[in-house]
Amino acid sequence: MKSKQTTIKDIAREIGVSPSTVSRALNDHPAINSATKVRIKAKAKELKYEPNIVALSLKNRSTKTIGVVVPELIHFFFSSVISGIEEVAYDNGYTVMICQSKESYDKEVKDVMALLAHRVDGLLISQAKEILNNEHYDEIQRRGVPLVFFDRMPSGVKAPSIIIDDASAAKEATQHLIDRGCQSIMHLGNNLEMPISKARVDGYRQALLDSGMQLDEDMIVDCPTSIQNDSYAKVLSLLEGGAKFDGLFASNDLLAIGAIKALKQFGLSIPQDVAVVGFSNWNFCDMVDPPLSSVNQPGTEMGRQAMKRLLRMITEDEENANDVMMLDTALIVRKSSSL
Amino acid sequence: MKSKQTTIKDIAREIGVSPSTVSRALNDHPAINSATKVRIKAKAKELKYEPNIVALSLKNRSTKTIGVVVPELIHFFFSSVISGIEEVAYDNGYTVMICQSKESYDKEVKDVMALLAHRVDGLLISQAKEILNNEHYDEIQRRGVPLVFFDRMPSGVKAPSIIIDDASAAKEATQHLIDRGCQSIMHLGNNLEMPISKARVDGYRQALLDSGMQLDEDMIVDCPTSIQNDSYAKVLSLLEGGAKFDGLFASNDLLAIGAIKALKQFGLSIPQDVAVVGFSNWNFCDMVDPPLSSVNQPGTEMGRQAMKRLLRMITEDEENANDVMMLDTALIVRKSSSL
DNA sequence: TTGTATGCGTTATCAA
DNA sequence: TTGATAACGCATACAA
Repeated sequence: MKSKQTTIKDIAREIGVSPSTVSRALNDHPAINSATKVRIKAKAKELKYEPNIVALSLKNRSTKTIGVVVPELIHFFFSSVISGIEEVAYDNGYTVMICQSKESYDKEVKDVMALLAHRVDGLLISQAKEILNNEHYDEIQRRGVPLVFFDRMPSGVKAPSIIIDDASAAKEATQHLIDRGCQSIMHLGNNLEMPISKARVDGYRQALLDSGMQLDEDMIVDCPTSIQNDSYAKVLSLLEGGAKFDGLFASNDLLAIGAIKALKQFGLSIPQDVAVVGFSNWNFCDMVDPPLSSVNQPGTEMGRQAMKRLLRMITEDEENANDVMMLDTALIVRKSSSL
Repeated sequence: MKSKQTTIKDIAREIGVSPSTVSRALNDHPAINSATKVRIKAKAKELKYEPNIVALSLKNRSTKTIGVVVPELIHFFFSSVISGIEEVAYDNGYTVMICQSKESYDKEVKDVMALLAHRVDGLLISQAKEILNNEHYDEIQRRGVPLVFFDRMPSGVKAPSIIIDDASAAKEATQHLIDRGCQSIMHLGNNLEMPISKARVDGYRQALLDSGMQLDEDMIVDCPTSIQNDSYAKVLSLLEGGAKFDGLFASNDLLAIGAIKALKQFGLSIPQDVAVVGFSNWNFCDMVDPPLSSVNQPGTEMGRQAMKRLLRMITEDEENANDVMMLDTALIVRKSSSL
């Protein structure tokens, strides 16, 4: 089956030279007769020769492949990140192997081990929600494989990361609601165990404090599943329980949309009665009704930067560092929070 | 850097046996002393040995890797397909290498060649919108690499495909509008050059014919970019030009959403004045206002079936076939087309 | 300028 | 039961 792939030997045999001569010709080695070089190249093209990357990888001890582990591919944000990663990777002669942890710790470990077995030259990871320990990250580093985290980084691992400033982005979003005149702002968190969720809560808190507003812990609601049904149910029951608020900052867009559904159903109008802001700026934000204000995360740029940082580690063979690059977010204001 | 990866030789040296003995122990070869086997396995675990898949691939002439080329990862449908592919691949000991053609012919060719250079054991492809020729597909087959298409298949290539019945799905959607009482139905196509788009137009036509309705070619509008802005602009200008219709079937959800925006802006209400149905059942269909009726494409299942079909080709080493598996779609009726 | 030998990590074959 | 050898495809140090 696989026998139809042309090798360097096939060319050598046809032309009547040794395989090493062919190798030299194909790689434009200086020490080679230009006439034979031309003949060899012509024959290579004729036979549609393509170097066997597997053999090259073995020889060079480098696969020119990097491994990526994301929580979920269907999330618009993560697919954007991947586009950025691929862009830079391809430009530098690397290919990308993508795995989805599906937010599971076990899957993440399995993915990492598989990527390691494939001898990827580096790893780009965004941590799953389910966090048990950091042993697999340690193992990556023990093997001397470069590692960079993006968006969701663990604590206690000495590796570079590219993230956004979740706290300040959340603060900006909350401040926007305050500026708009909101007196009582609810926050819908997603899985408050996660570092990035905590950071967003902190930002929310800080904005309230800075404006001298009351901080009511009951106004911070966790929706662990991140599905809009979750926030829909929670918000509806809160409203039915008599909760009053005129602003809502959700730590992701799906939660915001679930909440909007509940608010509408309860007879409230948006943004007049309640102004709403989401997080991530998913592609559907301007399709929903009303269009949803949201914090834009620069996914593609994050992917580019993460890949660039990884390349530096690979090529410069540098010591483990743990620098953190924070990318700018931008609050995109739409009708859900402005008239 | 890469030197920290344990090899079979390291274990051999530490234990004082030959590499072949280690290999046998690790692979549970029958001809081996069980005592040394235990010692070797213990040492392997201690040293966190992991077989070098690159070396194995070279030896076995099989990478246990399959290549996937999709038009765009950010499309909900394609990410679903990939989940299905990965699921079956992993269960069978394969890993997956994903490329995005970004709808470009050149990129698709580059991706295919890169995957081929990586010596993937098989290829799963969904064709880009931009179609120039089939040479790269021929090259795949010339090399004896198994190939299966999914969703978007080319014509004239002898390879199996897993698709949906676009014509009958489109017919069902159109019929639904007719049943609902629509007298004049517009169709928004996406890039009518594409086979699947043509099939959807055919289905639309067939439904009208079967119901004895008038077929007005002006009611078939191409929106090549598939972006909602495109359909928004087109529909708005049609309305302003005096076009009348009370039903709209769009060949993808984005187009439907753009159209809805135009309709609303023109003061029409949905579904009272115009009933709308989309295609693909993106995750945002129940988030928009009104929730969008749409044809559900079984993405994950398509991925599973495509991967299964490919596995059969790989393991059974069968002749090139060109069987087509059609997966069932289901029209999901929401408020945009029902009261 | 070209050919030969060697090794990357692994396993199958043959010999011991 | 174990070890030595060769081979997968390629690049390179060395010899010619």
